[in-house]
Amino acid sequence: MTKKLYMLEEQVGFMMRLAGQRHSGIFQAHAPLGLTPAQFSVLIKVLELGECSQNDLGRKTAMDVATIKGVVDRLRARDLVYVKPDPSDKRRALVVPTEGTEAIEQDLKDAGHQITKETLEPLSVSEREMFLTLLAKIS
Amino acid sequence: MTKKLYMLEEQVGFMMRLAGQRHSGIFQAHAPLGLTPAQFSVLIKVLELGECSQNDLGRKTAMDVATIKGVVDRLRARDLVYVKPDPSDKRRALVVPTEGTEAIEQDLKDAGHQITKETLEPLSVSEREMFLTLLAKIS
DNA sequence: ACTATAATGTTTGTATACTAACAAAAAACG
DNA sequence: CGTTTTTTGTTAGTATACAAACATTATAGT
Repeated sequence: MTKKLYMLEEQVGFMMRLAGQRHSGIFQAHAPLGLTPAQFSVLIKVLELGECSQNDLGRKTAMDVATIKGVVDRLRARDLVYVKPDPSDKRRALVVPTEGTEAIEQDLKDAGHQITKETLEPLSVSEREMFLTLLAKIS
Repeated sequence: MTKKLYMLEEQVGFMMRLAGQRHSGIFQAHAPLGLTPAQFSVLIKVLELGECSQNDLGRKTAMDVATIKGVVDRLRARDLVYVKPDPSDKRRALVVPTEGTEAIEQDLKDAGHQITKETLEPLSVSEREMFLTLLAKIS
């Protein structure tokens, strides 16, 4: 039996990192206000949900508690969200989108669609569907 | 015409991040010495190439110059690689695997195969092939 | 040979991403 | 009612990841 080789370039993890790098470049080229993917996700979510707690936002965007804190802090520093106390829970602070954020909601979503479209550009329509299906399975 | 919705959970970037998180968990469960994916990649590459410059290593593992520097520094601190001057180029320092690293080469590769296998476990054999093919296309 | 350009490695700064440990408050439960 | 467990949000520490600016050294082109 021949010895099994290990080709770094053929491993899923490595390839996913490469695809992520390409996507990241596309993202940067289209994201309004120079938003990062994490910041973008949080804004989209808070626009969708309205007021919600920081940790809740973290769960919905698949971010760690420590990670979401930094993201929300930076969004607050840029006046894209603000925070107000939750009357029914003294621990919580509700995260709310600002008017400025609500004003660019459509821009954000348009950019998001464009980013996804460009990322999947190398694939045919049926390949895109297949790719997303398989990607969902390994998530 | 109906308004086009934006579903964060259906965007490629978001889904790739989720898949990356799952893969990361699998990686941590199997990587020898608690190596990170970046450190693992660099060790595999330097074992494959033998002596090579830091920047070269970065290109081969798809890492930024600033990123590869940190990774190599940490590998040096852990005695997994060492560095020696390049006689033909005073700018360069050649990165070389230590004996300890050479001793665990097969362990590293076995772990790598296991990590890839487990990550792709939810897919059938033909789906795995298809997924990797599509992933390569969007890299 | 000289000069413009490129490559190597470093440093600084910002932004994820996650672990671990912690305090305060709420919820669950006997 | 009181205790145990959870939940929420912080803080500290480590490790990518990349942009930008820099000094040193090579290389290319004239």
